[in-house]
Amino acid sequence: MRRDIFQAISDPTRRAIIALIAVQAMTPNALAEHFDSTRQAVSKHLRILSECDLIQQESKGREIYYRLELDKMKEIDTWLEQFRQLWETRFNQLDELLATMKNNEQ
Amino acid sequence: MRRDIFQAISDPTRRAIIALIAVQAMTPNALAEHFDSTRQAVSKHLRILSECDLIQQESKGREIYYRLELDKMKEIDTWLEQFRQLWETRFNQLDELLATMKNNEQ
DNA sequence: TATATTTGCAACCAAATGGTTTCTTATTTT
DNA sequence: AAAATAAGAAACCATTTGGTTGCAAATATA
Repeated sequence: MRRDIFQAISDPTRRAIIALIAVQAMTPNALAEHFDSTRQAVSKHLRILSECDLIQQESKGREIYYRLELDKMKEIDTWLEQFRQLWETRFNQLDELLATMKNNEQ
Repeated sequence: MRRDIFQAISDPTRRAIIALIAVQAMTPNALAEHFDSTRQAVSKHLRILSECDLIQQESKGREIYYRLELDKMKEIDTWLEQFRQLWETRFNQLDELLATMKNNEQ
């Protein structure tokens, strides 16, 4: 069973869960209120997010609060880095082109 | 059938394809040489990437060159933005804490 | 022109996915 | 102590996924 951060964020419900608990830690029940599906479905999503360390849980009595592991989110950013370099290069090339055109005007 | 950029990058083979054609446009055959699976499997991945506009194709005789649509990649960056703000806020809070500690030393 | 190459498409298949319902355990509340 | 609440686990199910093989169409080469 593949279990990585990219597979984790591929599901829209999981992305919504991530966005919700990014603001503040929440319990499965509280999360489930935001969706049409059952609490169990949300719990399954939480398990998947846990399995790739995107979230951490903290028990408080019979409740379990889930919070986002921001450092793990950075891994997506790290992967994007290689492409960010490319699109910034393109920007630079555009800058150079514009500079050349301006020079030629003179 | 869900077809969005997050689902597209959830597959490791597709991420590898993206990384390859980010450097230079490639044909399905050339791409398939980099993987264990068949050319048809790679073609299916290309179709999925096409369907969410992550790649563009350019015909050259009987060959078809696929190239990455960098602008579309930025959409992932845009989604990450909300969390980047959070982890930068945490950094700022750490900065403030360190500043306060230094002040108290005096 | 006949043959080889490049590609997409359709049919098929096993495994994974996302959901459900049911059940058990642990903790509160009455 | 009894009832209610929160949550995880298991069994089940329809759909999606990622792969395969076989085939047809278009283009290049002999």
